[in-house]
Amino acid sequence: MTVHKPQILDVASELLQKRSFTSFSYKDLSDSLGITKASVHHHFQTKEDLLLALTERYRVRQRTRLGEIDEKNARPVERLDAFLAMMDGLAASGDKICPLGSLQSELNVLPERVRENVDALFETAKDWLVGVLDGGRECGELEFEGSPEDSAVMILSAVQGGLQISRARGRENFLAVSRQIRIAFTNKTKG
Amino acid sequence: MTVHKPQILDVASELLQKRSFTSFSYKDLSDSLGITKASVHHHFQTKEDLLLALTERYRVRQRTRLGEIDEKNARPVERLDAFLAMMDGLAASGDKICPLGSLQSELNVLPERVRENVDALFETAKDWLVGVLDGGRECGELEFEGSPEDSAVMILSAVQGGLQISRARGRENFLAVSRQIRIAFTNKTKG
DNA sequence: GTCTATAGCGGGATAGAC
DNA sequence: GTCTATCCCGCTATAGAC
Repeated sequence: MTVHKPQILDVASELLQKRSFTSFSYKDLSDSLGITKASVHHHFQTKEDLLLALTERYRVRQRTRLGEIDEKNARPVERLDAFLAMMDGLAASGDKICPLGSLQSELNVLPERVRENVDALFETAKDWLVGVLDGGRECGELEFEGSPEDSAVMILSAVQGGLQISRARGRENFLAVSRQIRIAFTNKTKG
Repeated sequence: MTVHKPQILDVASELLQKRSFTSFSYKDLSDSLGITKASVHHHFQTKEDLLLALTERYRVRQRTRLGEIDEKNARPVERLDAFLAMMDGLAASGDKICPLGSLQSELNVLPERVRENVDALFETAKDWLVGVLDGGRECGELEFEGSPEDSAVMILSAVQGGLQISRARGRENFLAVSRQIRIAFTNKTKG
């Protein structure tokens, strides 16, 4: 069987979300792919190379997915819901956490260039959320106190932590976080 | 120099919060303590033993600290503030995250008995927060929609994720989370 | 409680044939 | 693109002397 880079990244991504950067090995990859360690090294010489490629693919997919959310949902409140639904997909998986959360929790052991991609992932998510919140407040659909920046950081923190807690204690924990976010940012003056 | 278990646990705790369970070694401990690896093994034969002792000490300290918060602060809103201030101490450290967050993000690679202690840590924190929120709602000092259980999970998620983001991107991120929590749960009908 | 020494394994990584 | 074979290192853990 012949294996290509995207397949290796698929397995690496799963291992990163289920375990952690430090705790998965070339042997884990090669076992799962049905090839040898040496073959994996042929595609990604070092673990840094592998993580660099993986985080760059995360960046591309992040842009794609946020773009799709914007395309399919015109209203800010729908965009926020779509974002939460996307993250709930991870909670529903049962044993995966947010890749960004996995990477950030091991930040001090990551190669520096990987860290830069991790930073960029967070920044992009934050900027997008700030846009959603800003737009929502402007059109009166979302209502919240404090700055959109603070609010975006709050939401991302809750989602990242919520997914970790959900894996440990069950999906209902992420659903609780989701409900609370919706409550906290949804217009209370209905009718 | 003669070293005792608590000192080893101090170093282990620091390494757990700065790095991760998988990525610190007996050599890290022995270097930091000025003794050999074999000497560390004398105190904690296996890494599981070490983590077990560490998480049990976390449980004791958690009870102590939450108890102290209750002693020193009669009002629910003060208790919530004291809790957030305590967690901000980690954000202020610059390179430490919440131990519970570090452990939960590597949950799938932890020995099972350690996982039980991790569960207990979360449950205790949640129960305590539910009590604070319940009491605060009752006396009108805290005001929030949704169940106290959902709210407690939300707060713990935001704190855990917020500390990870803070380490990566700066303390102002945890302060933002802190502000937003205060806003979301504080009585808005002032005067 | 500390040490030296070592076992035994698994990690990342490379060389070179097919 | 895959393989076998191998290097070297660091890890967890143990034995036994002081």
